[in-house]
Amino acid sequence: MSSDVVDSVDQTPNEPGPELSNRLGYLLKHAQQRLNELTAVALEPYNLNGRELGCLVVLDAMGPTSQQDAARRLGVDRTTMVALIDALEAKSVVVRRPFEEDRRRNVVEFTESGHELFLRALKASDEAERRFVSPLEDAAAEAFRHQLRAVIGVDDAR
Amino acid sequence: MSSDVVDSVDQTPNEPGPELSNRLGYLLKHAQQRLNELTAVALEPYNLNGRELGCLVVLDAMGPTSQQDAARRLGVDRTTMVALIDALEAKSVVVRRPFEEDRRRNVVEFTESGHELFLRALKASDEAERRFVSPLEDAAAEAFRHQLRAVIGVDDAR
DNA sequence: GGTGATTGTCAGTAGTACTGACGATCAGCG
DNA sequence: CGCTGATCGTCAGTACTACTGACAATCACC
Repeated sequence: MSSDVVDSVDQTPNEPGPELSNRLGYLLKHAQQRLNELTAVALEPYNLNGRELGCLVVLDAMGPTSQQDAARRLGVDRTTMVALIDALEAKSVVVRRPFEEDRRRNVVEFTESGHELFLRALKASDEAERRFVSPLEDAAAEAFRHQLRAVIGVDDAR
Repeated sequence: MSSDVVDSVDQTPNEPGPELSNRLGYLLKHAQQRLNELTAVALEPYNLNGRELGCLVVLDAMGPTSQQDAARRLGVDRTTMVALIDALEAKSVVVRRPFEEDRRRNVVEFTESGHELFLRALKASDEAERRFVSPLEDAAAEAFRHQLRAVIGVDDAR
């Protein structure tokens, strides 16, 4: 049968279509993609990426920590953490220090300039997040965070 | 009592910590990860993955289409679409048909059994999505979708 | 002192998605 | 008609991420 092919000359580069914009997989993927782009732009002056900043956030919250503890907290594999710390150490943001009380471990801690860089990058990243949720009202943005926490099973202060 | 060590054989005390559970990058990444897991389990009997199902959703909504049109609609690169269609064709879910009116193009369309498989897999995927948002009230789940559409710049239009 | 577990590391692998190039094809213009 | 530029599908190469499995070093326990 002759095909009713839509040879639409539409030049719209990215038109999701109504059926896709209801699929959570599509929505989540593209939301993350968009946030990643915004974050990458914001962090570019600091020579960091989003994953590295997340790692730094954990290190900052925990204080000097073993790689494994930080990895668990971040929710990544310990082998993934190795390369992450490698990169951060190469940029002189953190240092590995031998841990005398348990010599299997490294203690990972900020350098002085590294922590300063972290604080500035964090501010830029927060600004990117704000831009990301800017289409939402403040209450909706807060609800959005709350719902994300709920679906990944993080106990919220409720 | 939540901070104490779980004394079972549990090996993954995935404790995000308050500093991380406020970062959208972390939340989005793990939300997507969790949905992917649920979807993968749901689609496993159908020998499909989430990306392939998304592609099929587009094909179903557009009817027989060129690869490039479908790729645009899906929001992926046209080179990415090649491998996607390759896999789906290898599973006899879709077929490439030469398009006489423009011989540069392929027309991609469902096989008979492929469309039937798609409908069943879609149902399973929807069930996985429902499980994903099950921690939310119905109204919150709907709001969640709306907010996702808003932040990726898709007009809700209803 | 010996056994089993933990830590950091590395190699290998898999999935995803991009760029750049290529042939084939189409459309427009002289 | 032939030439030129653009488009489509394809492929090779690359990059990034994150995993498994193995390893040496170290610790904890008995």
